Amino acid sequence: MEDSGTRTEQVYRRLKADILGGKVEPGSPLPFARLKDDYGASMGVLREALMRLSAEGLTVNQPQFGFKVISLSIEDLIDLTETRCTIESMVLKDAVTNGDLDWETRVLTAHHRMERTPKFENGEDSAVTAAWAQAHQEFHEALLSGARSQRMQGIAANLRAAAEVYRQWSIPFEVVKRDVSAEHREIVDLALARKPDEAAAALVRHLSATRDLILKGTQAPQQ
Amino acid sequence: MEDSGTRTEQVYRRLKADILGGKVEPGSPLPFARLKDDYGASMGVLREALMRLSAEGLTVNQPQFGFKVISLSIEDLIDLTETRCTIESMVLKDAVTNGDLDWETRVLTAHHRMERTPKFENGEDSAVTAAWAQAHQEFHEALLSGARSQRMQGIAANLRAAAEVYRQWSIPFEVVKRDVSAEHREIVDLALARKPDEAAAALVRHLSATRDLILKGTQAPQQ
DNA sequence: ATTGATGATATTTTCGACATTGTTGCTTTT
DNA sequence: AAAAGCAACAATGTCGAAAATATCATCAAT
Repeated sequence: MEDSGTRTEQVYRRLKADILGGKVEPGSPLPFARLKDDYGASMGVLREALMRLSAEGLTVNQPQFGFKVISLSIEDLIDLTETRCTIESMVLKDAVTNGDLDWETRVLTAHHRMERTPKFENGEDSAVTAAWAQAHQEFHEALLSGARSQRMQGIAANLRAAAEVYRQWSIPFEVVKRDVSAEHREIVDLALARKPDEAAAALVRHLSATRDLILKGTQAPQQ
Repeated sequence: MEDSGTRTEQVYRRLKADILGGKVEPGSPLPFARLKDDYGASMGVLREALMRLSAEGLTVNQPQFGFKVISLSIEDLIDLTETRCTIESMVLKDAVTNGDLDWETRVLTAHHRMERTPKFENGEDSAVTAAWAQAHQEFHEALLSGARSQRMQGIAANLRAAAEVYRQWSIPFEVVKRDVSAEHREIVDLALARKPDEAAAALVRHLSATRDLILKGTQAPQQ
């Protein structure tokens, strides 16, 4: 893991990873004083990094109140999932229809990589490994990477990042029996078989299943 | 014209106006030294202003290379318009189907407001007034405000902001005969008549017409 | 003469100091 | 006890200097 790029870039990445990794609680404030100590950066770079995260929707900025991590709510989860289903299935159809050979190989390698990455730590019981989360992210990204519209892919990436926060905070409930691997394989197979509608349908099922799992867990409020 | 607000705010507005007004060439770099002289502000102020512009997509920030004005490209315009057509028509259909009475009044008032706002300055010939641009923005926002998905509305707002840059550049060509007012009225009528598909189709025509106008203008590169 | 290294110059990035403003919660006064 | 005022805290705005980095011109070696 190298610390390349400008200081702002480093702080931005660490902060994003911490939010996505569940290190900071959703809705919790991010006071500059604490961040300054934790990340060892000046207010200027922190401000810049936070601004970028806010643009992505991972944090929100209330003027004079500073920044805080996005708050999770059931309504938003439902809205988010529906939006993802709409956008991602649309982009996936495009990718399946127009993706070239490079896309196919990207999908295959990303899938293979994810399959070969251990999902859980040996001693750990609840948290997926950061490596797997990364691979999972890249798999979904690769899936859509064959689509023509760059903007659509960007939108999908942002939505997925927001969904990742939900996923992180619902992990205790993901251990229930669910063959995620099979779901992924189904999507890959249908995509490479060039069946746009069926692949999109499989993706929608995949996303909906995740949502339902989180909703079930949220019945008994965590914390 | 008063210089209200903070220094950053002033610089931000002037810079934005200069970019949108075509005073700086698309793709050209914005070195701090020059900006410092031109706008009489410190680097911190300039940095903050440029950051905000980058968040809006008017400038881009290559690390270690500074900021530059975005380069307009035909491909991006086409991609952007297609994405907008897809997203906005989807959201509009939702709004027309599910919008309540409040939504109807919002649409009507926003439309009326825009109609009553003078589009061009008296003496001026090329630039639409800031007030009209604002009203136009709020009209489109009101149109979609009846939809259920907050996320979708946010995405649509972002896309519209990105398109605004192109729209500003197309102004010299907008003087050609085109009854924008009629297009708007058509959308309003169909929306309030609760005809989702026809309203969406009218919106798509509206967006496409703008794109074609810009494309036509870009054939013979201005200036 | 071309290529590669070296150093001067220019530009960006980062930082800390300080003033200003808005917010919170406590104290004081009626 | 309620309202007004006050004090402490946190975010924001502002500036210029110092550090990091890129660009460019010069010079030496093959």
